[in-house]
Amino acid sequence: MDLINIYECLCDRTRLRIVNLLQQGPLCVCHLQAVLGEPQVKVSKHLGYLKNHGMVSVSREGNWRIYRIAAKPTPALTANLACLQDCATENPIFQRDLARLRKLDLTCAPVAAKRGSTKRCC
Amino acid sequence: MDLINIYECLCDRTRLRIVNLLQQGPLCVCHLQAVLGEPQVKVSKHLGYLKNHGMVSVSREGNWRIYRIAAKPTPALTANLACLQDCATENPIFQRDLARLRKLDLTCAPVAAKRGSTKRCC
DNA sequence: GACCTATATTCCTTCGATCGCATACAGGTT
DNA sequence: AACCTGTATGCGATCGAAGGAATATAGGTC
Repeated sequence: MDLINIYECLCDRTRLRIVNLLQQGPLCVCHLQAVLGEPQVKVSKHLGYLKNHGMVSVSREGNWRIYRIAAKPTPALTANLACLQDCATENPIFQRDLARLRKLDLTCAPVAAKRGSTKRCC
Repeated sequence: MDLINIYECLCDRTRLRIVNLLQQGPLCVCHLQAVLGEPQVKVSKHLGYLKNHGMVSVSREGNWRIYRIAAKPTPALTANLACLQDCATENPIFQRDLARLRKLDLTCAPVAAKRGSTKRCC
């Protein structure tokens, strides 16, 4: 990922919130949806955008897609993600999102998937 | 300047190159034009964009407008500009721009304006 | 196989960003 | 005042991005 690509990924509010959340670790789409409070189609499209531009990757876990920050970030990406994480501590929206994330029942996917047996995720 | 604003300013190649150049110090429009090799209207508009979004400020020096990075950057801006400068060292386009900048006759504006007497800038 | 859940995709609309041309404007020079 | 230089702005065209509704897909459960 080169610089322009990175900034293009981060210049949308929804994507920025997604990346902020993914910095805490992998998440399935419905958890992101729940935290963001945005419609499924919107979240899915922005995740697709981030994936196509190399900022995140996906894996499958039964019915869920687990998104995470790209495994081999370029130096520029590493630097910018670190910078973002720094800046996020001062940002009320980001902090609210992180608080919501903590309140979610994370025994859901992908953890629950490993246990089998959960019918519904979110 | 909040994060989104910063990323919006930086997500265009021309603006990114401008900001990279301005990190070296104030510059007049025609110098930017010369280094970037872009039409006047394009440079001027992107400078206007950066100004309206609070990333740069302008001053007048005779016939020239001198642009510089905003005087009182927010913490987020400071962090991102530092990050950008780091990343710029690995970027061939940025390095080429900086090389071109060094080759310019900087006895022009605003230096020349202080001396008076120069008819043409670029 | 019928149905549910999680997610992606298609189609369409809307909106904003970028660009170039032409022109305006402001200060300096003659 | 006429003219030049440096820079901004208005207008119109184009292009892509974002959003939503509806639909498709794929795996799981009964």
